[in-house]
Amino acid sequence: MRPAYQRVADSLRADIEAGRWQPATKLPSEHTLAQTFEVSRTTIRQALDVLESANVIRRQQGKGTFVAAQGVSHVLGDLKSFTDTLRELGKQPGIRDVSVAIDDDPPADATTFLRGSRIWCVERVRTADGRAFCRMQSWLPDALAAGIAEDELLARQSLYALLADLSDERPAEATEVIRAEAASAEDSVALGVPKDTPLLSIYRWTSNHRGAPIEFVRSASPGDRYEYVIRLKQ
Amino acid sequence: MRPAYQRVADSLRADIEAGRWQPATKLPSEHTLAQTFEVSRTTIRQALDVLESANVIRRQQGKGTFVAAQGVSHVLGDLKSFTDTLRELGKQPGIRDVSVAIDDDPPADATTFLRGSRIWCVERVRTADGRAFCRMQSWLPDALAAGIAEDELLARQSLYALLADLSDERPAEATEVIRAEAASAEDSVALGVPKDTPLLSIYRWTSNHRGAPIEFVRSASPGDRYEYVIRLKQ
DNA sequence: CAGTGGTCTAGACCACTGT
DNA sequence: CAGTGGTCTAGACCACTGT
Repeated sequence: MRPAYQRVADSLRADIEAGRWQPATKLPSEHTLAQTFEVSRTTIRQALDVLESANVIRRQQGKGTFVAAQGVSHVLGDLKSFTDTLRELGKQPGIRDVSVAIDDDPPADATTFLRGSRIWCVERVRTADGRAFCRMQSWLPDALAAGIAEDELLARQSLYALLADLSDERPAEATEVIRAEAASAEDSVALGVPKDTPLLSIYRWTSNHRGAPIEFVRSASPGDRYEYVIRLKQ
Repeated sequence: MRPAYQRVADSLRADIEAGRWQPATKLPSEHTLAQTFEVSRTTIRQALDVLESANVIRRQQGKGTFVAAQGVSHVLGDLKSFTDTLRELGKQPGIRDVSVAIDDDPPADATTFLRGSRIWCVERVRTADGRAFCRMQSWLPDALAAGIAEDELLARQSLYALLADLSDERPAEATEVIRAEAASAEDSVALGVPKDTPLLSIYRWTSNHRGAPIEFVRSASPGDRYEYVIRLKQ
């Protein structure tokens, strides 16, 4: 039996995600929700805490609780896979249009980083609740890519998990560069958006604990479907 | 009067940061802490929630609450000003189109974060080697903004440096959200780019060491003139 | 088994908002 | 003023851990 506050949070989240409550809509007050769900106000507040930290709602003292603008956020802080991040946000992660192939003409950054070996490209389109939100291209060295089968990627969804099994390679260090770009013709087909739509593109160079390259990645997402969150501390 | 749970959290945090409790040390149980601080267990749990989400402690059901490793893993990047960042890149930082005024209709995020007081907006366009690359809008609470004069901002260039002098307010914590957006009409005038050009927009919520809000900022830069670099380590 | 954190109740009063 | 979310109390029982 799941705790009551989680069932309340799930129920509210489902209503919001199904569009029964639109962004900026005011939710019923905590007292009203307590009566509706037949639990104490404390339990309602626990449920709302969950939704607030997932950026599903926003609370304003004296005014009320409102449905937040929706979007997927990537919370930085460790080297988490997209799959993990999405699950934490309560979205159903999916994947489609997988291809694994030798890339005879990889981008210059990939060639430089992966140093000479034959280069493979793993391409995937990531979905959240069935909707495309990220075109992901990973360039890998020959040694790592050889064991990757397309159907496994579809089933497993996490490239990092697969690499860990295949070769004991774990990402230990990465540099990311974030840019705003206009969608190319290929991007627009993969993501189903008009050409030149603003995309948030993240380029990532990932190495193992010995500093050897694991992959060079480009992830491109439409600006209205993805945002990137960073917490900084001095 | 600050709420009791915040005072408890501050007290525990101070003990940990002063090294009186080393990493991996087990804290007194919640029941014991409630007696020590003479508050209810609920209030202790609120305080521990704060410290847990700040990664200061970790809780394990059935075992106890432990001081977290104070390592690098969650401290990613630092709170550097644009001026510092540009200088490191060997560009000549500049500033133009400064305005400081009360904002009667600030964005909802600013209102929520700065909580109620009259809100000021400091707007600037940042240049690198004379070329506009960033439109920066900072929303500040009344108490902080009152002392800011436009000519000082032009001369000093760093809002953080100015705030530190005026009020001893230093940024200690921030959350950033990065999005790709299409340039609005105002953006296109400020930056000299066509409307709907892809912009990299960074929203930042900055607090001092007591968690009080200092500013909410939006920085918007054309995708071809700015990129954001992050180094991650596990 | 005792001790821990996790969940939950049924209240109370406070701070803030808008009428 | 009424209505909202924010804080707080003093309990209770549950789930998990280690002896």
